[in-house]
Amino acid sequence: MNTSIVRRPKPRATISDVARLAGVSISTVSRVINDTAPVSEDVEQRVRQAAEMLSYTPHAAARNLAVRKTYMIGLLLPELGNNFFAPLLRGVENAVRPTEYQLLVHASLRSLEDAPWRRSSIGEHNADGMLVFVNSTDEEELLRNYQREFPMVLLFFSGPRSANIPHIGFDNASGLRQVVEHLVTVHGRRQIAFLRGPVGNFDSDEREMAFCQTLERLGVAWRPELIVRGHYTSVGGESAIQALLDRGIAFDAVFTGDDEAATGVMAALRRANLRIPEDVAMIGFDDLPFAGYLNPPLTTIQAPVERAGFLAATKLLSILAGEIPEIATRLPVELVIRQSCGCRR
Amino acid sequence: MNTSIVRRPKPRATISDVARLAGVSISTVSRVINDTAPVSEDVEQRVRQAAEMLSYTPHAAARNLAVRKTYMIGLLLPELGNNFFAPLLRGVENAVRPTEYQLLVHASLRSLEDAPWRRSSIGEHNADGMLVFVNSTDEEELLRNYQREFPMVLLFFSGPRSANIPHIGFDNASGLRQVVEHLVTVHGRRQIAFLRGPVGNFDSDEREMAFCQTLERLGVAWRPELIVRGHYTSVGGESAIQALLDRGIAFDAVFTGDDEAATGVMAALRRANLRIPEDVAMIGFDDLPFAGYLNPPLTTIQAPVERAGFLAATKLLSILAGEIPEIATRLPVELVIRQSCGCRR
DNA sequence: AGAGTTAATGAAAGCGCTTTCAAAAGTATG
DNA sequence: CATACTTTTGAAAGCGCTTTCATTAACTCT
Repeated sequence: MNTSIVRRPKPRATISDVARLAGVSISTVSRVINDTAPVSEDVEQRVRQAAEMLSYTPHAAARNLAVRKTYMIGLLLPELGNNFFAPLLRGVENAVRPTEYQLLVHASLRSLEDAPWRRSSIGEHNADGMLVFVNSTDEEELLRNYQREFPMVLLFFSGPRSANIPHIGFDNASGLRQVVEHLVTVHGRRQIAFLRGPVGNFDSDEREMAFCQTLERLGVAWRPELIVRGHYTSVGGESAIQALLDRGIAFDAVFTGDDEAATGVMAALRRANLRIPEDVAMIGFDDLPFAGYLNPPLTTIQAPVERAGFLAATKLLSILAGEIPEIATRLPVELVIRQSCGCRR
Repeated sequence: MNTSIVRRPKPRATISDVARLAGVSISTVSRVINDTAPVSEDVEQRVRQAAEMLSYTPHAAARNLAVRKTYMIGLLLPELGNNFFAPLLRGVENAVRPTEYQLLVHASLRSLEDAPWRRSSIGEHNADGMLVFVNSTDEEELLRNYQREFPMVLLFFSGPRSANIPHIGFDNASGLRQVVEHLVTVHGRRQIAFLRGPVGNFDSDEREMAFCQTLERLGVAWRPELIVRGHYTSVGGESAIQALLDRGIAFDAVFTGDDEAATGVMAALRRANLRIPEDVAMIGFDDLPFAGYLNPPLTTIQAPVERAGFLAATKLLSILAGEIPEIATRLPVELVIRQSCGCRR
């Protein structure tokens, strides 16, 4: 194997090369490239031609250094596993594309061995602002960046109380209200299992609270043993429900924190010979693309993930443009009724 | 609304600030930060302390400019819609994380209004190398970058014949062979509809070829009207099959280019009161997470998407390290037999 | 025709860092 | 104690660009 023969790509044309070829100064080249000052007709032509011939493209780092901007937006995520991610990123991209900014994605299962100054590079240096997904960083760093007035928008959590950082999330309370009311009022279920996400997940916490409150409001007692922890994954859902089944805890409905977990729950229930929705009704969250194709088609809360991504990026862009946006945005969610809850077509 | 009061974040500490505070020169600071030359014990201490106090972090653009490297890997994708994307990106990230590189994601439904020098910035300037997803750019640009010896790895296509750029893809031929043989040999199907992806999609073209060849080898005539075009989406699959149905073209099996389309096909078949697999057997491609939870569970080709992402990134990193990797890598795929093909548990 | 403007251009500084080169300080050697 | 090395440090150049400021050229008016 041919190790470490460092083969640098051919040197690129610089602004000086263009200037020389066009017979002008580099200032002039800069001006025609950026259209920052009037330049005479023929000089402009010459410069453009020279640039074309050398297939010149400005060197980003140099430009960034000079203007003290990176034209980059950081996107900080925990691991990129879930299906949530595709529509979210799509939304972000759609907002960013028409601008001069680019997207720097950073999945941050932060390795602790990293040098401290390397770890958070995205937040502090390689970007002009950043979009922070829930659970992708700690409060301390968030606070540090906040104090430096580093532009940020938070996704699906609101950040430290003391900070007041703009954020975007779903209206979890309303969603839960819809779910619980539907299950209790329409289908008469009273023993609803709630398969929540991991501890510390902001949305999950909110939902759990709303779950219990709505139940109480409807005069149904909620039982702690029916609130179980999953992983927002298929196997997570499967094993959580299996555990409930094994412990002999009765329930007549299950609400899962996301659709992916719902597939696992379905598998577990089927294995236990429980019919959906007759024996146990099911409702999911997210309305992922396949939800309607499950068996039975999954009733679920539709959450506008792509829109959330789009709005978050838009918000950040507006901050970068010097505007002062609203701090909190809650996106409405809506119950999509299919058949897993017991409704007929 | 408070428009365009440009509020720059507070100025950060620079290397000179640290140097001043520590009472040394900036060269020395640079040396301790990067550990590029021996520095006496106490000076090192002083510098580290000063850096800590000012919470100094080097400015990436400046460093990049000086070392003529961006430490960034570009990832060029078409739109980020599909579910394919999450595992792919996960693989890429896993390969990139332990290194000093970062990931610059660029979804390139290139808008034609962009200035020509802006359009391709990722390829030429903001990254040290790039991962190019199929259909995310045109041959011309690929060739330009190739001639400049810009490090690239192609994902799921092999690029222009003349270029010889390293690439990673699936072993489509083998996959198709498995599918067709299974359908023909095990289940005796002879009228297999092939729902392929968009025209110009490299994988789709390869698969179509293998599809026809295998059929011929098995002595089954293939009919052009059974090869239909979809979109790698659920609705795309649905309408394609619906069209077949409407035109009264008979088939006893359908192979879809991906699992997402398969969900649509299932819907269309069900609507036509055709039973799966009795009336028409089905096989998908990709083995997306939900495939096993469809009704009936989908027999499909499992493609190691995450691994492909990981390997592609690894390959690019090795190029950046000066090694010369293999040009072509084909990842094996495997038929996962569930029930939509007609097999029993 | 000369003074006063205006438009187009270039020279040069500076963005924050790395890195080469030389100087200074310390150590070993004859 | 002078000489020859080492080791540690600083000065300064340069990476490729933007931008300010000064200069020159070209007009416009009286």
